[in-house]
Amino acid sequence: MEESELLKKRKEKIDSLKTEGIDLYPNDVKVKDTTEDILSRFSEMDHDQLAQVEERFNLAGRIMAIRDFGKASFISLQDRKGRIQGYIHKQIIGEASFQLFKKLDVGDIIYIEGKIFRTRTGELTIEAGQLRLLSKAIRTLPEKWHGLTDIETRYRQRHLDLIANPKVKEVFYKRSKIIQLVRRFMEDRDFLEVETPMMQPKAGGAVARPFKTYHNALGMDFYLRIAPELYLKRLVTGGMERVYEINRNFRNEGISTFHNPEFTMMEFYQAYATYEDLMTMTEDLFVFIARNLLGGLSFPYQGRQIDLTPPWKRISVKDAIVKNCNIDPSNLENLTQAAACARAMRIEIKDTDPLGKVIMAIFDEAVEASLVQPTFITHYPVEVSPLSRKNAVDSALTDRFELYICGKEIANAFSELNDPVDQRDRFMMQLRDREAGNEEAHEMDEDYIRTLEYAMPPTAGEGIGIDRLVMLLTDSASIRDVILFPHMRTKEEGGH
RNA sequence: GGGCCGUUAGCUCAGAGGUAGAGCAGCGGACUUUUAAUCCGUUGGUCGUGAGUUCAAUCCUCACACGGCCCA
Repeated sequence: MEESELLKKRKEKIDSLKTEGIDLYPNDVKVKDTTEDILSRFSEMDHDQLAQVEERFNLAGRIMAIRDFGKASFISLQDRKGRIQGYIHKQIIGEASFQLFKKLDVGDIIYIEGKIFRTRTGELTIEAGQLRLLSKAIRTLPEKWHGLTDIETRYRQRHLDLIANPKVKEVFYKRSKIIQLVRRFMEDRDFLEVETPMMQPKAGGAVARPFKTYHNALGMDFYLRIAPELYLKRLVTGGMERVYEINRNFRNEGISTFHNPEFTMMEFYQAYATYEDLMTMTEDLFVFIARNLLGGLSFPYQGRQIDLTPPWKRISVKDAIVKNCNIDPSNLENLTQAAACARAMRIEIKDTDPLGKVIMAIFDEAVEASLVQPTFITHYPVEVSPLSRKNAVDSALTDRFELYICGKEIANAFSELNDPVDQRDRFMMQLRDREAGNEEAHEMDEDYIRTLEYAMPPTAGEGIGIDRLVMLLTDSASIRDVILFPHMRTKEEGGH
């Protein structure tokens, strides 16, 4: 490959540094301070007060800008916490270090040591008494003013995105904080964090297409999990009455602004609770996170104001359809009328679709997008809920809810089906669906039924999409903005 | 899978059927408190890939690749 002029020049410079005996990649430096500590400690002090400060500081980071004045230079130094200005003066730092500095580039990682002062224009600045090169950049950084905006490059070379766009780092700090808060909340309620298999002989616990892989030593196929659900309920059966897992799920489906093939889910199970208990708990959890992360319950998402103040609206699937479509509830009571309604709305319905599926198709089309403020949609049809307990009053429905915010599903929960006989019937129902051509239908899982036969306590469980939650709380338009390395097609050039 | 849009220097972007432009970065020079420092000079391109139309294509047409948004 033909090298760019820029790369050649940079390599020549590196060779000349090497012949001078300068180590381009030393690793013996220790760093005491961060930009954030220094800036926050001295932000209130003026020039004269700072002149009294004897303390010396040392820090390391990436050179983000150089403003050169011949015998003196200003640099912008970026570490994990932020940026601070450095002042490099020939007479202060000495001839040798100054000559080294002259050969440095934007993008290099350096160490500086020195005292603090405030410049004529009022900026807190470290006056470098010592300077060391810690790591030499061969390639140039994106432009200082516009930064890196090309979306493809941002995702493919996330390191550049993180260097050039400070707000990106903030999003991932928040993501980390959110997950910490989830853990703290669950721990406070005596939930035990566990890890269950990512590779499963059967991909159960959700309705989705799995990725397939192969284990050489065992000589068998495995599937990357689409959900941890069935394993977590095995643990509840085993006496772990409150468990949760925060981990990746893999679903072999399309990619969009709300779908990544691997995504992070928090699933938890609580014995002796119902789906109604979980609605309250979900409100509590979201309130806890929002208060600690944002300091309040109201925040903007993509131009709309979202308010998490409980109690959130609760409405059944059917009531929501009736309200949104202004149709007679009796239309949702039998397949012929419901299918006619759906077709009138230009929704595609298969002749083999049962009533519950038709109802959900109408819901997805007519209701989903309108659910902007947090809303619990309850009482899902039994045909689309193979692992949920039937409603005591209407056996066509289940004790289940999904939480919608901004038109998107954020959480899914139900009172768990713990009757092994009923569970077998549900799996049979799914098998018929699979025979009708639905590749996503749930498989028969004899091992799981066997577990239920040992008696699982009455339990409620929930899954919360962590990526979508992070999107919401960071006002991110795309799931790729909250996943560090979103999947993309590999390209021949430029690696990745 | 379908529709629309994009791909030009390391980065951010202009551009027009007739030898390719700017700013930043780079290189050379001036400058001891700058803030996208400034000033003078200057290097850098298979215009995503491949075909077609044309005297001539980076521009028009088609296909493909990668990406984005919307829809399923």
